[in-house]
Amino acid sequence: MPNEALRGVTKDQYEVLAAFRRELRAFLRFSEQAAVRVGLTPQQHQLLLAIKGYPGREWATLSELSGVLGLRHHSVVGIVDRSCRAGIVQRRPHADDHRYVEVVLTATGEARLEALTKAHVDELRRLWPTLATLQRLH
Amino acid sequence: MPNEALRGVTKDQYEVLAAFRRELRAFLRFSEQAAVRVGLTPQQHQLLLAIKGYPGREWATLSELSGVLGLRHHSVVGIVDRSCRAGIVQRRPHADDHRYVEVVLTATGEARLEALTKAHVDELRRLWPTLATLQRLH
DNA sequence: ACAAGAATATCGCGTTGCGATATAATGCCC
DNA sequence: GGGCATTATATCGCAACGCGATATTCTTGT
Repeated sequence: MPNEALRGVTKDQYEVLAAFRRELRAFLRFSEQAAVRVGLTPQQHQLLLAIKGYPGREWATLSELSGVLGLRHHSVVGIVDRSCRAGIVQRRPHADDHRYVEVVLTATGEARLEALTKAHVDELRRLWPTLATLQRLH
Repeated sequence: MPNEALRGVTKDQYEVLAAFRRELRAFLRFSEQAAVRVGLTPQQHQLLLAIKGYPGREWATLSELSGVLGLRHHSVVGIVDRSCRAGIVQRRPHADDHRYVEVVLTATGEARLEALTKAHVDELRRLWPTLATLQRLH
């Protein structure tokens, strides 16, 4: 049973991978600029998306967000604080268990995220062909 | 002619996008840790990949790297400096035009990048199904 | 009553890349 | 040959970001 990992890496694979990373950087740059353009920091944008895109729900707790965003708990607290002050999210006590806090979008948060998301969907459609070259890695 | 951008964003699209970003963060974390594990900074890894994956070549100039990496010229100078000191790349004068400097990998640079790249190819193969859900955006 | 989990809070720190700015070396073109 | 653009090098302080460490409060479950 020949181990794939022992084979050398082809020039083509290097090029595919490099192109992928380049495209990734371009996408992330686009995303950051798009966020700033609607008056959000990139972090706030990711917060809104993580909440609104939470599977099956429209809210999330701080711990859940910490997991999804890959940040420490108290880093998320700071981001949520600033986002509350910016009026794009709200804290809301969990009905049953008062240890939890539910974070939800406000109307203006929804509006800004929707605009951003439209732009991102367009950009990702544009980007998809390039991203799909990753299949060349088999 | 109905404009797509005027339609609302569906919950499904939010979820797809959020999952994509989450996967992206996970991949970038994986990549950073993999780089550190072989004794490179994430920046050095990206430098090596950008050079070795440069279309049709095995070297690149500082300006080219600045373009590919999306960094300012003098930021790249710093990264290349540290990478030279780390023994993973070398500066080499361009044959014709001495304004240019060609940056190439050393043997140890090659070795480390190859190990890293194998890990990344595996990880991306593992990741591909999730990434491919982006097609749901049509 | 007590342990565990969740959120809040505060401190300084390290990394990263930038803007601004200057200098030097080289090649191009009139 | 002289001016000009391009490329690379160099140095400065700065701002953003998230972390580690640490402590406190509130709630739940047993």
